[in-house]
Amino acid sequence: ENIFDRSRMAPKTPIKNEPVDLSKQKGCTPERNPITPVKLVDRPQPDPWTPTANLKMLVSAASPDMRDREKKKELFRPIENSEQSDTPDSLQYDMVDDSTVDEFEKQRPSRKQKSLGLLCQKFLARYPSYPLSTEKTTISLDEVASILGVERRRIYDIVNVLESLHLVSRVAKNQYCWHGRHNLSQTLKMLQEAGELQYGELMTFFQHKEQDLEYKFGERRKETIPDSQNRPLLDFSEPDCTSASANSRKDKSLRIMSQKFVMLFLVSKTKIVTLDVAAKILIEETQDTVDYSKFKTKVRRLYDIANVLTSLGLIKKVHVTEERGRKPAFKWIGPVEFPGKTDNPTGHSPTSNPLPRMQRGACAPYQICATGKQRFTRHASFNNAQPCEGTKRKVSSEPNSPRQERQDEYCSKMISLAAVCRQKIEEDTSNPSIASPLSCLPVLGDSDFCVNPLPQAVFPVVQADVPSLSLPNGISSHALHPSTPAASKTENGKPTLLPNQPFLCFPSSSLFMLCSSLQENNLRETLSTTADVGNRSAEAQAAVPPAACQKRSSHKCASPSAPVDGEEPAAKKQTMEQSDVPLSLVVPKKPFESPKAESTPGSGCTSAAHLEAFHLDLSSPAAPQAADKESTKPLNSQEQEKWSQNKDPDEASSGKEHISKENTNRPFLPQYLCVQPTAGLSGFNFLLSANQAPGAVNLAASQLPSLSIPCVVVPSAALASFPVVCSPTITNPLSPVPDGSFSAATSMNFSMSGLASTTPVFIGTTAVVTPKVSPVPSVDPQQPAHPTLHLSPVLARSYGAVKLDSPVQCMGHPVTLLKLQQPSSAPLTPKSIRPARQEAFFKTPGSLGDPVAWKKNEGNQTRNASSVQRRLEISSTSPD
DNA sequence: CGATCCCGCCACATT
DNA sequence: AATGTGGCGGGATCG
Repeated sequence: ENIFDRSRMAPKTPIKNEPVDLSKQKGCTPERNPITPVKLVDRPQPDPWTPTANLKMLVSAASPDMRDREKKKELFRPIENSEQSDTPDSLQYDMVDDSTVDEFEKQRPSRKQKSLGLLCQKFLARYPSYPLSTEKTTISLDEVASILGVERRRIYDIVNVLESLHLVSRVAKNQYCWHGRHNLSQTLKMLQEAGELQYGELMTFFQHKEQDLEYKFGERRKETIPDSQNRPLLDFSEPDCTSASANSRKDKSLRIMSQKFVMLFLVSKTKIVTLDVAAKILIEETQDTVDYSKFKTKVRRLYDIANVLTSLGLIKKVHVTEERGRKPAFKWIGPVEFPGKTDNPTGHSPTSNPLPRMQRGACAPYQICATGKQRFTRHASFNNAQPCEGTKRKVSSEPNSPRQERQDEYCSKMISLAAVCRQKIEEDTSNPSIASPLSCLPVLGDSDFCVNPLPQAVFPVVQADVPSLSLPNGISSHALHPSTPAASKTENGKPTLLPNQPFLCFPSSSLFMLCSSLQENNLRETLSTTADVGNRSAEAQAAVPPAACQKRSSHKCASPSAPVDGEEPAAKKQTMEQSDVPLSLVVPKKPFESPKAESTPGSGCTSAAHLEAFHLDLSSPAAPQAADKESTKPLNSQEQEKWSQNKDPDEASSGKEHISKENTNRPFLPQYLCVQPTAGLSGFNFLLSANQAPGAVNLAASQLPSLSIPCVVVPSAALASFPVVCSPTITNPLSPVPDGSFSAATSMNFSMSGLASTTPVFIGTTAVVTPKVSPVPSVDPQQPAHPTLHLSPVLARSYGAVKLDSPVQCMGHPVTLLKLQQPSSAPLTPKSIRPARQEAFFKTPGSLGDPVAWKKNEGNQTRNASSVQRRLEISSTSPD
């Protein structure tokens, strides 16, 4: 366009410019050449020259901005010309006069011209990609700004991103040192490693946790801990090395964001990261309260970063068309493998700089750390903990204690996961419409569903408690290294992972989610809290909660004995019921709106957290429909089909059928619950954790009923795995089920594609399976109404293993689907629920509760432990 | 109308 | 206090 403009404008513009030049030449030329543009000086333009000039002057007088623009244009020209078509200039003489007018008009074209990406290109053009080691180029921000004709502020945007990749480093006040790309690969490598750790950790972390839990905290924790320590280093530690100063500074969230953003790509299998996901992930990390506005802001920043990265040729914009619709995304087109360089940190030649060398590699990336205040030492933190950005504004943020940090981190991780899940979900669910009904929430629009992991609950506790706990090394190591999210491979993780892996089934249609494990202790709390929530919701709508409870039926499919609902401990159930909320939450999309707030600190928080964790929003419109239809129905394959159909007109049906079949086939189910969405919710669904005793689990599931979603199941473990799941949604007709290939771990990226819309998929933490059959419908003969399957944990595990192997289909798996009955009558809840959820929705852990609360939780190691234990127990207990 | 993202206010950091 | 940095988000522009 620019070009066009030029061409078009060219006549004028050039003219104008030229004329200007003539008159003004002084100013212009100088600027271009050297550097300093002295705007001020130039402007003064004293002389009235030509008539035109006068006009200009007038104009300029009228709007200073105009002047600036003009200048800018001039400045740009050279560049632009060089870049693209230069030609235009030549034409020009046409109308000078008009030009003036035009100018005004012309000026505009600029939006693109002014784009950060273009600016960045110009910026980069000024420096050699691979400068001689010897030469050191310093960059004067002012100078560059003037040369490029932009405000300094813009230069900061560029430089900050470049700095995050170590292409430049700040040496002094307004001075940066250009390093070029020599170290880029190293940096990327580091980031990749760090990314794996961080994000991978999340994944792994969860797993570990679970596992650990299962296994026991103590042991592992120790091990893990160390890791964590190291990690921290990664995160920030370096900074010190490099430039303490830098670190000290504020947050530099932009840099951190940039690094994280890059990490996401590097960790991602697909190398494609959607903005919303990235934003979500980043948000969480950053902090707590996430609200819609924050989300938007994050996205904005990501665009800024993306523009720079695009200019660097590292990413390119693409659109991911998912079921839900297409989303803006970026694909990594930079190097993926980092050759040996890896090593070296040392190497960085060029710079004298400070780039940090990372100890591990990881660290390097983040130099920055903490927000101004304290940098935490990040011992523990997995992530970088990001400094909370908020510091400024939010301020008050206290220095976090290490723990908190951890927690936060965890939380953030969780969040991330959640985000991921959410995405998927969103994608899947795309239909928002429905969901909303209730909610007051503003509409998010599609994207908004969120799922939030409960980080808090889980994490905090764990963390706190566990500090020692941290993942066991061995395990962790496995997990970690694999980096990828664990999930995908069954093998590795298997042992660890497998055990509890959760699986998810996705019906083609829609959604699902989540998981968290409840922990006993936590549960209580949560329950109570949740209960509260539930109550609330219940109150609101009365119906829901109970309904949910009912739904849940989980029993083992396969296992004969499958414990049916009854099995569950009553108490839990009850609690569960009440609590159910926690597990599944559906959040309407727009939680944002809702004031985050609810969060009361303390218990509230926890509850909130839980909620968040789970929320899913499915607001997909379709879902609702489905729900309605189904609501009462038991899940039948048919019904499902309908859903699918409904949802997906196209594809769905077939898949569903399969499912049903499958279900029948399957022997038994693992613990997971599947909930189908029957009722009216918009479509969500959920799941629950299996962890609990089977019974418990079931309960949960039942509780969830509100969700309409087709189904999902997740064992608690699942949480860990987190992965998310995606539902294949509808929209894609595409992929038939894929092989299990997509790893959960990757969750982030993980594309739905793999999943066939129709086929349900199960995901284990480690492995994903797609069952051919649809579990849902048939599920249990036993309980049509509430089909639930239980698998003994053990079985499940085995399962997992198995599955892993044959990711493909569930076939063997016992998955069962339960239908929840939904009370047709009341739509559940989502609406009712919402309120609470909404709040929860974006909150991050921090926001959720007060830190204190968390800590408390932590304090209660019990929870964590408990959760773990539970799991263990469960497994042990499993009815088999 | 949603996706992009320019622009620059303004807070915080540094000098 | 002046100046450097950079978060942030309003609202314009693009597609």
